[in-house]
Amino acid sequence: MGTTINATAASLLGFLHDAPLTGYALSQVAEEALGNFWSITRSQVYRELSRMADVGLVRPSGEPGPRDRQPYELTDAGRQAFAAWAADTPNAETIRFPLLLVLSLGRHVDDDVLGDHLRTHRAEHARRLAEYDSIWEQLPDDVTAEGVDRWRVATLAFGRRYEQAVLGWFDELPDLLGIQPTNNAESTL
Amino acid sequence: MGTTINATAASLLGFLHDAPLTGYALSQVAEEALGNFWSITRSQVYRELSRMADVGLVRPSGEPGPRDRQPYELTDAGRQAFAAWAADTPNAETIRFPLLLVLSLGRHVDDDVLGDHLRTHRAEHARRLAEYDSIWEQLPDDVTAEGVDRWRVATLAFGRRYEQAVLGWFDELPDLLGIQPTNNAESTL
DNA sequence: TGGAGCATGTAATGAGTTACATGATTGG
DNA sequence: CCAATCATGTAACTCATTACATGCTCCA
Repeated sequence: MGTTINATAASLLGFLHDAPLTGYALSQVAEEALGNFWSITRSQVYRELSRMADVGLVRPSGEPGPRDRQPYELTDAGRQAFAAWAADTPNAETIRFPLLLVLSLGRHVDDDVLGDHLRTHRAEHARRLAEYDSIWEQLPDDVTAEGVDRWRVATLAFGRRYEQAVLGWFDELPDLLGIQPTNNAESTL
Repeated sequence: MGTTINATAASLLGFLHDAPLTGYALSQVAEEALGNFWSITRSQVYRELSRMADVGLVRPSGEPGPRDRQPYELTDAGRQAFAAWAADTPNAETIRFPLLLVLSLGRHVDDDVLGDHLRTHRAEHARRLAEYDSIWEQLPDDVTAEGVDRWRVATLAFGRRYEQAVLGWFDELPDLLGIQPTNNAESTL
């Protein structure tokens, strides 16, 4: 019976397929690979790493560096555990959207307060979309070409769709709520 | 200094604005009001409820029923704590999307396995969108009319935008990944 | 050469999920 | 009236976040 692991641990195993990495490095890779749609903190990384070392899914690789800096590498069991995890159909996503929560309780909240929140959040989402777009534009025209990481492109595409949807929603809100347009639509660009 | 509360507790206070409710009832209201974008389990409800009772944000109201069934009502401090929470600008949403995680590690995952996952998830999202749409269509034409809960409309609108975006993404994936279209697009309807 | 700021890890706390226990209800 | 099912609550566990501690590095 192979060891069962959670998604967080699995992601680490995934990253270790390419090269041995230390905990700190792993947390950076994770951040940059998935940032907004699967965040992992350093604490989690170290916890999962040491658990996995205990059950033999990873093992120390090479010299410890300064501090307790220690690269880990995949074991065969680790590779197997990763494959098993990947084969399992992934759970549905969970979304926790505090703004939506406040909004749904809107009848007990001051209108101005809500308006503020909406403006702030809209701006933030516009920022993110702009960020994704600028990465997108630096991709080669043929996105299926050699040397392009298709998987990164796919997740980036999700990010753009998501942010576009959210912005569209912000902009239809005034109509739905029957209130003044509070969105600073010009800040989209 | 008013007591600081978290979003989960705050949502309960929100629901209690309308009427006293028991823990079980609260968990049902929460589920139906926000389901997919802010889920709360019964365990959380009871925990927050008893914490809040301890610090005087809610208090037992009326007779305990069979079992330990006990309705709670808002206190003034509770009302205040809610308002304070609502006034604070809400945190950014967090999204944990296991499918996206697998996909981003796609280069270490079998193509067929990925294809399966994509198909399964696409179907589920199509189902959800259909569900939202059918609720949407039962709304009166003038959504700002009396008797319509604007706040519910607003969150529902978000749900639709979100699911539309996700489906759009699924359908562009084959192009991006340069693989066979695995999406059963006809199951959209 | 020392101290400001970054790198790296750990510990404490809080939030969320799963599994369980037992009381109520109701159709056969 | 009993067995199946639903209602209601609790406890144990896992996961995630925040706050903290201390080691390194580098340039003024």
